[in-house]
Amino acid sequence: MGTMGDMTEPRWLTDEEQHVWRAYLHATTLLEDHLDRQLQRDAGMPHIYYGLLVQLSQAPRRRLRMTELAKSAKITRSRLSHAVARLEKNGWVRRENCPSDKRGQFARLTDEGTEVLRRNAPGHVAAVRQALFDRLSPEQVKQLGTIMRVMAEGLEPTDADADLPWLR
Amino acid sequence: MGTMGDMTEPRWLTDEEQHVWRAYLHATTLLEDHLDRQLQRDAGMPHIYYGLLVQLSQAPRRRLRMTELAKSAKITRSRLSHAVARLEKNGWVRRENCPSDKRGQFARLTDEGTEVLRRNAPGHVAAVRQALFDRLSPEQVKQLGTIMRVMAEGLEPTDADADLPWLR
DNA sequence: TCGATATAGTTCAACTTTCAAGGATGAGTC
DNA sequence: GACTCATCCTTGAAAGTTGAACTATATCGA
Repeated sequence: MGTMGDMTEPRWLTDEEQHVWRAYLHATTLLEDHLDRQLQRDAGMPHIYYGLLVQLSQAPRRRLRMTELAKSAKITRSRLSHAVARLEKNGWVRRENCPSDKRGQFARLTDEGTEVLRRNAPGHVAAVRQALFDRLSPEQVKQLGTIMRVMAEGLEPTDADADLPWLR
Repeated sequence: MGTMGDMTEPRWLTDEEQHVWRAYLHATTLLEDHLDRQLQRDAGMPHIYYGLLVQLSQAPRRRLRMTELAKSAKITRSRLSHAVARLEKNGWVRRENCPSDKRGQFARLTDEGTEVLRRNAPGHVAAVRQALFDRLSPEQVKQLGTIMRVMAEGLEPTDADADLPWLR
């Protein structure tokens, strides 16, 4: 239980760490904003919603259980419920009952949703390329991949977290 | 006008690029969620609000014009207005008129706000350290800094954007 | 079979963000 | 000064997110 509350002087960030941290916050928010605007403008939905459609498009039979989809998009089930309701209104997703588990729901990508994805994928890829991959050397792309995987490892929900419902 | 609409086959992402892109999305959302929860729990505000207080704490006389603050936090003025209203309710920020420009407002960090920051800085730094800097080699920290700066360069609002109000 | 507990998903209320106006002041030009 | 246009910030409504409460179904063990 000692994550806080000890009186030892914390290890502050070095100057370099501070600069890197600011650069990180700056770059990641710029990119997220950029992609959000690009997709909102061209596809009529924010980046995260687009991500949901992508997940569905890659799933067998273009459908996933709500909980699966929530996990792979790393959002809460609550948020997903709202999001799917909206996408359903757009006609891009449809809910289906799960025969084997009466509590369950599938979210299925409709043909219309598939079409939206097909139309917007090129623009989205172009945006990601232009912002990221076309600006980094192959070396740097590798480095970025490694670094991101290290970060994720440290943040991955562990089994311990499963006992802590308030973490989700 | 030619950002889209040409019929040439887009350059899709290579396998490696796809993996890196997913790792990026995964890691950055995990980290943002983690910091949001940590600060919401300990300080009673989300990460971005905490960032506003930090900016103010580092400004001369612990105050900034609204537009300056919005720029440095990279959020819209509208969003900032709402956010400051909330922080004002908490007693952590106070608005002050600008004598030299009657349209202007300062947001000033109150003593109470300073105290909240003092109390929560150690926990926040620890979270950032634990998630990032303590897991990366010095080499990787440098690489991350370089990569993030390259990204930001490509996304930085240019003079051209100034003509496009819908970009903000 | 019953009861306890866990899981799937939704809903509600509070809060936050976005988008489109809008009111006020400043700056440039005639 | 008066006109026009830009800038500063706020507002209100709609949309999105969060966290907790809730319904329904499933699962496990006695």
